[in-house]
Amino acid sequence: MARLRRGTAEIIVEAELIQKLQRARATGTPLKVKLGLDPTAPDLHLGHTVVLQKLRDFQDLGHQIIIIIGDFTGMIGDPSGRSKTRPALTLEDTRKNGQSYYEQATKILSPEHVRMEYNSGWLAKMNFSDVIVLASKYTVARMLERDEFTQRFKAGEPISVHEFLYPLAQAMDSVAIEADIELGGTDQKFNLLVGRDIQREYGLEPQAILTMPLLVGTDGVEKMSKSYDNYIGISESPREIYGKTLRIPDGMIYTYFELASDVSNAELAGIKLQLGDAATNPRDIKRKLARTFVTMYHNAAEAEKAEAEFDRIFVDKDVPDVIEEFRLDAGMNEQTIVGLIALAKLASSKSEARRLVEQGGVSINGDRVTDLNAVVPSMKEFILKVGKRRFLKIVHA
RNA sequence: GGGCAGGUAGCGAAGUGGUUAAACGCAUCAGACUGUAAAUCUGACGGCACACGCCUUCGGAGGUUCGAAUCCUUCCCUGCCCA
Repeated sequence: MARLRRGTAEIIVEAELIQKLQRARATGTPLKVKLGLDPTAPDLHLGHTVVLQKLRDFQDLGHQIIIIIGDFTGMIGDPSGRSKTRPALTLEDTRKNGQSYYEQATKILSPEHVRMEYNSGWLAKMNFSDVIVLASKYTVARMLERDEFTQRFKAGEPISVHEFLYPLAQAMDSVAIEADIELGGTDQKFNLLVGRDIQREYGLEPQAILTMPLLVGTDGVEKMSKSYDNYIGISESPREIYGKTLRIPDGMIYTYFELASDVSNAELAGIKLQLGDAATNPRDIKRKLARTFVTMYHNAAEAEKAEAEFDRIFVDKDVPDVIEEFRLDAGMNEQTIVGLIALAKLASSKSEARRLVEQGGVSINGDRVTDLNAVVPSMKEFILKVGKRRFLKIVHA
């Protein structure tokens, strides 16, 4: 139980959870632990791993993990929040993303005792009367209790009727699989609670709920999310994971260790002490964090390599070990450096490339390019550096 | 169905006929500093052009005008109030 409790934001209702666990042990029946995922973004990042690692805890205790891919809801396109209507996904997209999720999730979960379900399996079968019956089981007042709705309502922002259907659809997932426990981020609390109520309405024992804190992104402000571009993806290269980790604000080092790393409780306590000790440079602990992440999603050797490479590029101001090549074929006779930067997609436009040169952000083989009209050197190959960390080896064909 | 208020660049938000590619803030990018941290400072921040400049943009489509984000018509969208 101590293990399950670690890192959680809230357990609803703890007594019920304990009861379920005891019953499972007594009867030898594993509990069904549910996690719902949105099928839109197929790249898992550290934020997702917070909850996945908690699932892993349940898995290690012998329980059944059920991952629900929200393909049905995804196909409709959820305009929730203030974001624009998401593009409706095709069936193939959702399957592909689901499969991709599975592959990534099993970097944390062991593949046994993981079941994946697509919620179109039951939601697509509901007809309009089913929906009415479902909708009749919840009131508008209770819907408006949801913080996000309340805020938007007060702020005079639009709330579409079908947004009320989302929590209900998600609740139906819990009904369909007869979930014993559902995990989610704290932002999911409302939806998870609706799941309990609806399960009860359909004659089931309400699921227990575990919410996990939302991991703040690398900007230190917003929650980690692809749309804020403040994420560290678990499928990213060692170099990216290492570099991004080292760029997080110092104040978040501990939280990242606590929520996203696999260090033991004892280690965690040690880290806390070190961070509070003025004699310790937070950088060193952050380096450890970065190595930990690379090791988790790649391996220890890669972590060492990433660190060495990082030092070479940013501490010694040298060039990376491996640089992507860009072949300059005869067909594309770009004469100016500015043109080349745009052509090689190191900048989104020539204007931007020009700006970068003007601002001293471009160098060739380590020499800063200051002339807007500089031409591409004739040497067989050279290293083009744009900005802080965009390198490209230019090779003449 | 009626009345009112709105829709401006990634976001927020000014601008109500002419130095307005569009103030300001945030975000972003580059440079300095550093631990590629934070904070701070400097600069940039639609596209094309070495540059004079040209082109595209202020919900969509038309129109008035020498000239429109700014005026008119119409359509779409959003919020509030009344029914």
